Amino acid sequence: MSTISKDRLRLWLRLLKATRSVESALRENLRQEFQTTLPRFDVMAALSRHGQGLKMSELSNVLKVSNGNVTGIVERLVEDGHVLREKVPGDRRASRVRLTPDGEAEFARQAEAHEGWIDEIFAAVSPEAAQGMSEALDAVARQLEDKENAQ
Amino acid sequence: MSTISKDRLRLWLRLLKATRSVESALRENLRQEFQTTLPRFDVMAALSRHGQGLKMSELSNVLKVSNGNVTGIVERLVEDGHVLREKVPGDRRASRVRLTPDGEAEFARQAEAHEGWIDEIFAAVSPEAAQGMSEALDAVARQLEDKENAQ
DNA sequence: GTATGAAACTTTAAGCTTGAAGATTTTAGC
DNA sequence: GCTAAAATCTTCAAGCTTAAAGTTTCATAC
Repeated sequence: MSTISKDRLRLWLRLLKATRSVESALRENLRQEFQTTLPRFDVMAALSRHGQGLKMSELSNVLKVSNGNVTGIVERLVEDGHVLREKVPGDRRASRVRLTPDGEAEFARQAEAHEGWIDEIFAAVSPEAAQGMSEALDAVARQLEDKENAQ
Repeated sequence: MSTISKDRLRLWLRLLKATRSVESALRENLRQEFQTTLPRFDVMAALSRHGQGLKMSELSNVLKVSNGNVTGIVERLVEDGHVLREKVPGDRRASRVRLTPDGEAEFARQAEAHEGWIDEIFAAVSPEAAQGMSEALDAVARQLEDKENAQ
């Protein structure tokens, strides 16, 4: 294989390593400061951006995870009282999931801390580097979308 | 919070999304073409880079995952015949893990395909964008290392 | 040499994740 | 209306992941 393909491989490995490190730091912070997990946070973040709630299938679409996965996480969030399930009028298969007032309040605290953590971690990234990274990520995302749609 | 911190948050969310998409594509390819998983591939890649083998603790260090995690994955790779465990002379607690000849051959095939997949996915990333991304990732990694060491 | 603590590893409990199979309900074609 | 296909969701089996607790072995200090 060519040198350029080795470079791409190296870039991917660095990308992977950095992302995992950030995720790992967030995971630990969420656990220690809020006794919660990254998947729970992700679900609540999605619901927070959609105040009117999301159906299970919409949720798994937004988060890019499997259907069965969301079932379990929402189940636990309901037990915690952070989330509730409503019936969807006119479709007895579906259910809509929303944050409870309690869940909104809790998520607001978590989101603020989360933004602070990210701010610190990315503080040393220059605007130029951020710009380059954005472009690169776009190119990658586009490539994968195209392939997805081609299937 | 400031605009700049929102920008950083946005950058992180894009980074996360792109990484997950790539991982998801790799996972699917590995499953369909080699009936294996990403964690197994990661372990074999680490062992391939260290021909003389790695101790369990070294392996979990390199991969940045927990000890118990590696135990399970190696167990399954041993069952597959791709990996073997040797005794470490002079230390009856430790064991050294290595690829079998069979494992080396299998990994060679997987690695070649893997490089091709990455090559495609990252094809549209310009050298400038790649450069910017590298810098950004370095900055992030450094920040996290510093914090790690400060604890 | 013996106790104490550290190191290497495994086990366990809980939760996350996926793909596939199953149950129920809705939609569309006839 | 009836049937077949599709959609929505849950359940299941297998595997991944972590933190914490446990086991065995080694190193150190006395």
